[in-house]
Amino acid sequence: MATKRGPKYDQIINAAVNVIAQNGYHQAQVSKIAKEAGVADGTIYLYFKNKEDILISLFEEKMGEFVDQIRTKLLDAGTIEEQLQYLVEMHLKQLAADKNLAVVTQLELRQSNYDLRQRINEILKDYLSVMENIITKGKESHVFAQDLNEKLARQMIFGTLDEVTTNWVMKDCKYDLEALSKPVYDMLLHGFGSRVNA
Amino acid sequence: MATKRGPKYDQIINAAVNVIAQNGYHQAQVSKIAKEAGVADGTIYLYFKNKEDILISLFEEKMGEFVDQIRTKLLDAGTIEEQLQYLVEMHLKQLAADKNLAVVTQLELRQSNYDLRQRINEILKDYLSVMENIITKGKESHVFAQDLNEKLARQMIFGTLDEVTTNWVMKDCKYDLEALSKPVYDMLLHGFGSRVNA
Amino acid sequence: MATKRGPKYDQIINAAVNVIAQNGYHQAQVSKIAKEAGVADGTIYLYFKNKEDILISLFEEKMGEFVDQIRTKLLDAGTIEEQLQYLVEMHLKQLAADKNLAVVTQLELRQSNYDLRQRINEILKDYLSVMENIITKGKESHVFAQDLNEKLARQMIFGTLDEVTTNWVMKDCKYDLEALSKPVYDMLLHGFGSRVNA
Amino acid sequence: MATKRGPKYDQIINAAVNVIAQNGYHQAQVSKIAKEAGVADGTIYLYFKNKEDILISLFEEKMGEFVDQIRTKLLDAGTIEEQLQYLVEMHLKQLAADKNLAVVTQLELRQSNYDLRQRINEILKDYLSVMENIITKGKESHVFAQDLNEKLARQMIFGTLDEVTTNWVMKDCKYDLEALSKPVYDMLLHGFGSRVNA
DNA sequence: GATGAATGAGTCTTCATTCAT
DNA sequence: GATGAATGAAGACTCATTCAT
Repeated sequence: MATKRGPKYDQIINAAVNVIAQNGYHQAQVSKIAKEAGVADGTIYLYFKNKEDILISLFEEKMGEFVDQIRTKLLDAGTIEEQLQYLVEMHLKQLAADKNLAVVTQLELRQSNYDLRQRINEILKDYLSVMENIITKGKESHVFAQDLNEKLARQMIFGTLDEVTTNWVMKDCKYDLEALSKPVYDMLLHGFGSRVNA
Repeated sequence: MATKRGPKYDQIINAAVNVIAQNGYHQAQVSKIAKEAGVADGTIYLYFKNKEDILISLFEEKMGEFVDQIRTKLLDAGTIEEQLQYLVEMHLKQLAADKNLAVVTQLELRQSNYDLRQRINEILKDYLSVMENIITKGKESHVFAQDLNEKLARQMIFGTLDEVTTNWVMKDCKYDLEALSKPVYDMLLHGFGSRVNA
Repeated sequence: MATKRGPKYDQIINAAVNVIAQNGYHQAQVSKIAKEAGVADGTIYLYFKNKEDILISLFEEKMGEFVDQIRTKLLDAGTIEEQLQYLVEMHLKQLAADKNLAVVTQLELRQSNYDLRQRINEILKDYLSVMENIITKGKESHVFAQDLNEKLARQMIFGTLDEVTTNWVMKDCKYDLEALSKPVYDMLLHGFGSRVNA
Repeated sequence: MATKRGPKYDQIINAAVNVIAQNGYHQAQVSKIAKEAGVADGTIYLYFKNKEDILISLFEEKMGEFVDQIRTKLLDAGTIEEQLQYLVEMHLKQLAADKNLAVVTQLELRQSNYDLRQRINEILKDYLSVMENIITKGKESHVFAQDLNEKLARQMIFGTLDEVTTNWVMKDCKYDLEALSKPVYDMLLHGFGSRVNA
């Protein structure tokens, strides 16, 4: 049975990220991950229940760090506007910082089957609640529109950040992703409308 | 060789949509599609080069109709605001109208391999250019902000619509997707900001 | 049922030789032969029972002409030595004259299955009997050794001519095959032994 | 990757010989070979790259033993005549000793495609060089005719032995192949000519 | 006689997982 | 705990042949 945690647990997770980023999801065989991690094929199964468990754990681990970083940064934020700005910034900054991970989460892991993606969505919920929290507080403090649909607003934030990052990855990460934080933040806050009187 | 078009061409495409929607991408064997279409396995290969070609053609056909519908509707639109509104409306309306197709485009087809998704992105470009056209004209007519980044704005529109639709599909299409057109349009035009003075 | 003979019978046979020579045995589909012959796939089956029947008929036709040519030439031969010499000459001469046919009989047709090759051997018997006739008469006239094993001698003639021709075909017919008639004839008549006192 | 050699490597090779001999080349499925060898289908691929690799390796292994046996025997040969005699003897003796192998090499393997046969010809070269060596030395020692064409002579030896063996296999190995060594040797050395004064 | 669209049986190979050592 | 050899299920595609027109 999968005895999570151990010296080799992280080795295997990181090996999985590299193998998937370099070979693609469908060419990321367990034996390849084992080799990259420097362990035997069978050893994988001492730490993970099955292949899917590697991928879920990978997402869990990396997403955990991802959200923790953002939460920490948000503690410094005074206003709602700053919170939204920091969230956008941190989202793009962190993915820009680890391109292999970005390739895996934006492209490769989406080739997983329906079940795995359901599990990934479960893990994402923690992150989505951070977004919803900002939205709720934004409405309470009258910074955001009173008729703002919270769920839709959350989908707009996530959908936009996701699409922006995916486009960057598909352009081989050639331009500065982090630099897009400001305009993205502006669009989320003010939309496309003319800001003549803003 | 694939002799596209014929009475059975559409049968096969539609069979593929149903089989994928009901069984999932990885359980959509060619033999299952053939059976659903009421033809022999070999007949598939008189109309399509290989399995991937069925999926690409499926996307091409359906996306073609999709964009045509939107283009037609936009002809009636006077103002830029109406154009944006109609685009959002038609996008959600059309996917709401064919739930099997929505499942296939929002969930199943994304499990395809890198190459197939590249091909799909090529086909999407036509749709994305419709969006960019609205944004450009919106800036020219000073309805949209002059400093609006056109590429990012397009990514925001598409990312938001995509995320909204995907969430709807993952909730088993239980609620009224089309009804979200107005709030989504509002958010795209005005953002989250309070509209006290709007 | 196969209504042998007709204006298109020969067209199809010759198309088969060309298609097999240019594409190889395993790439010589019925539809390709039909196209080369300028007829519809189904038309093939008005003249031949099945694909195997095309190949057998091909061999039958071409082998018939082949043996007739040799028989005619042998009528001019006075001595046994001349008969053996003419047989070797004509064998190599005729295959050298039609390289496509040589490729088909020496290389491609040998990839056929056991049954087809049994049928081909039946057809070959007529040719082999020509050889055996020379050997028998050679022994009767004391030109050949009295203890010569007739069957083995026939196998030596055929095996040698076949190997010589196959080697020539595998070297892309680059050298003059017919020029080898004399040394081959000499070896068959006198063997490898020194001819100091011959 | 094919990790050649191991306890099961030979099992699989020998199973392939039996399966091909008993079922014919085109009915020798990998699963049938695996079953005969007493291993799982997948195990085949731990030892061989693909099906073709089994057949090439089979030929390589068996041909290697074949040539080694002949080379060893030739070491005992004093004269050129003895060398030629031993080569003929060993060739026929070894094929007579393993009828299944004879069926495979004389009949079934020839149904392989062009590429495989090219590979087989490469392996054969080693054997052909043994023959050429005898011929060259035979000319140097004036045992063979000075005007003997070495390449043609080699083709005569191989063509004759091959045809003799194939005829024997096609007659279901019903007679004594080895007993033909002497007359075949005689024909190669002296040809068909009358030996009145020999 | 001629057509050619339709049929459908048949097989090699991969790779996640196990378990004896 | 660690190993890695062995397992075996599963699916896309080809092409000889038919038969309605």
